[in-house]
Amino acid sequence: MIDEANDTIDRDSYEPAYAQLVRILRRQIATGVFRPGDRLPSEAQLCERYGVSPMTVRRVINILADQGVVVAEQGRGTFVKPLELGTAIFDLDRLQQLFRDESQSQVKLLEVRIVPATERTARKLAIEVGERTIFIRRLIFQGENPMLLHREYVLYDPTRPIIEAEMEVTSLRGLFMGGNESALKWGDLAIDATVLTDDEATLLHSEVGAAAFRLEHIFYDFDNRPVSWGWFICPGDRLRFTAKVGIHDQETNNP
Amino acid sequence: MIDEANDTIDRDSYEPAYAQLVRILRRQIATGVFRPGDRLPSEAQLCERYGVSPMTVRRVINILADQGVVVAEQGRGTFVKPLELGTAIFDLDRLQQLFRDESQSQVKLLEVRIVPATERTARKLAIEVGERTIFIRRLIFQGENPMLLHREYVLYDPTRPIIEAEMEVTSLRGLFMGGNESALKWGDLAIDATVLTDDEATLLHSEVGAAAFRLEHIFYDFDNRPVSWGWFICPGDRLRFTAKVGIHDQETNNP
DNA sequence: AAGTGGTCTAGACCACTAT
DNA sequence: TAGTGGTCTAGACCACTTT
Repeated sequence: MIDEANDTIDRDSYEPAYAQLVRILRRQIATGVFRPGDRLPSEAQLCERYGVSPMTVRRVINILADQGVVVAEQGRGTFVKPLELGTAIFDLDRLQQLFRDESQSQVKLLEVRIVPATERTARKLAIEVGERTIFIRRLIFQGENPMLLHREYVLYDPTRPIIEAEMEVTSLRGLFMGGNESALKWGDLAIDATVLTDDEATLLHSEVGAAAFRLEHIFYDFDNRPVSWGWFICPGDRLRFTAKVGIHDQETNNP
Repeated sequence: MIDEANDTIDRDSYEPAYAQLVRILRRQIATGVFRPGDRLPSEAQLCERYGVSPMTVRRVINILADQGVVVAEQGRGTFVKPLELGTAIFDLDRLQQLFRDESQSQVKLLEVRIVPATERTARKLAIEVGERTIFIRRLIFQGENPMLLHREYVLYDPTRPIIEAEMEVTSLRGLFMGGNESALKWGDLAIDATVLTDDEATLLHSEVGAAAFRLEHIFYDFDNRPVSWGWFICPGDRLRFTAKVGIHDQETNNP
């Protein structure tokens, strides 16, 4: 099982020593040399075995711990973690693709109004009931086909006359792609399952009662104030969220 | 804006220097001292400014880069990244809760059969059409209420007579919680939106046509062979996937 | 007391980018 | 050429756990 070529660090390689050791240990775990619950060799032993300094071994252990492959316990040792499904990193690529380049996608503005906040809107945007918000309804196309229906309530701030820009396509793109001028800092996302209503089905060229995703979002500014609450509706047959859990042999560490 | 207490490293604190510096820089980015696209001070400058060694600064930068807050470019500098939605870490807590302790949840076995693989099953499990698989149908309760309907095709391996154990409740729990004896290494997940069929609605005490999640899974063993393909059906009003994107002030780095 | 992980230093050398 | 990030060393000291 132990292969010299796959079990030593090649100092002439372009691959850094720490990355090689990460790969070696991950492989040993993946192939069952170390099973979940097993204790890894101590850091001192790894130093000697692979001929690297303590700092390098520590870095390797930290990377493996960050990846959720092992867990280090002070004074006891480093142990292989079992597969857990507590969290999963989901890919939003297909969603992001819609906003990547203008040629692939188009945004059609359906409605823009200034409306007083209802109780629900006020709660989501942390404002008073009756305060002014900008309600926007958009339809996002991929090529010829409508993909997403977007409803959004944006904080109406008379001191910042950004209303015009906010309604533009570029605003939505900036939301998803980021940008140097973006004032958005972070956001909450939630995925619900729902079915299309009458008007949603008409706009999206689908059928009433068809399965759909509801992707709710709240975005916050640098002062932690919510600036935008809304949700996307997407027919279930046009979108899918995928994730990988556990240990894969792929993926590097520091992109 | 610059506050001495929040801008220096306290060597007497229990919080390690690197963690303090991560917090300081994140705060400066979050409050807009450094905006997306801005270049951070060079590592040498940070060393002098905060009185730490190069290795410590490098560690801090690596952590921020791993968190997606900055991106380091060799020879150019370290730059603040804009908010992106490329990936989002979704919480599967509520799903995992179902399998955490026996008192909260129960599993009722509805059906167990040995069936030859159809074309679709064969493709998913990387076997030949007609090979034997174990088809399992389960209903998972939270307290008194049915929460999930599970359909699963498990590889039938006559050399490993694990069939009995595979059907047990503990098998499902081991799947989600991991365990020292688990042979599972990793898995693919996918979330679809769907609507309940007739029998699904009956079993789940819901209504036909109600919105629902379909959580498909494939689990693999240490030899990268798929051992289980199946999916959970959950009414949309009983489950929700949430995530945070961008920079939050919370969360530590090395749990 | 011995062994473990956790943090940190004060440099070194290299590769890359800008000027 | 100067400045940047990227890697790595060979230790040090500390906190914690086990024996």
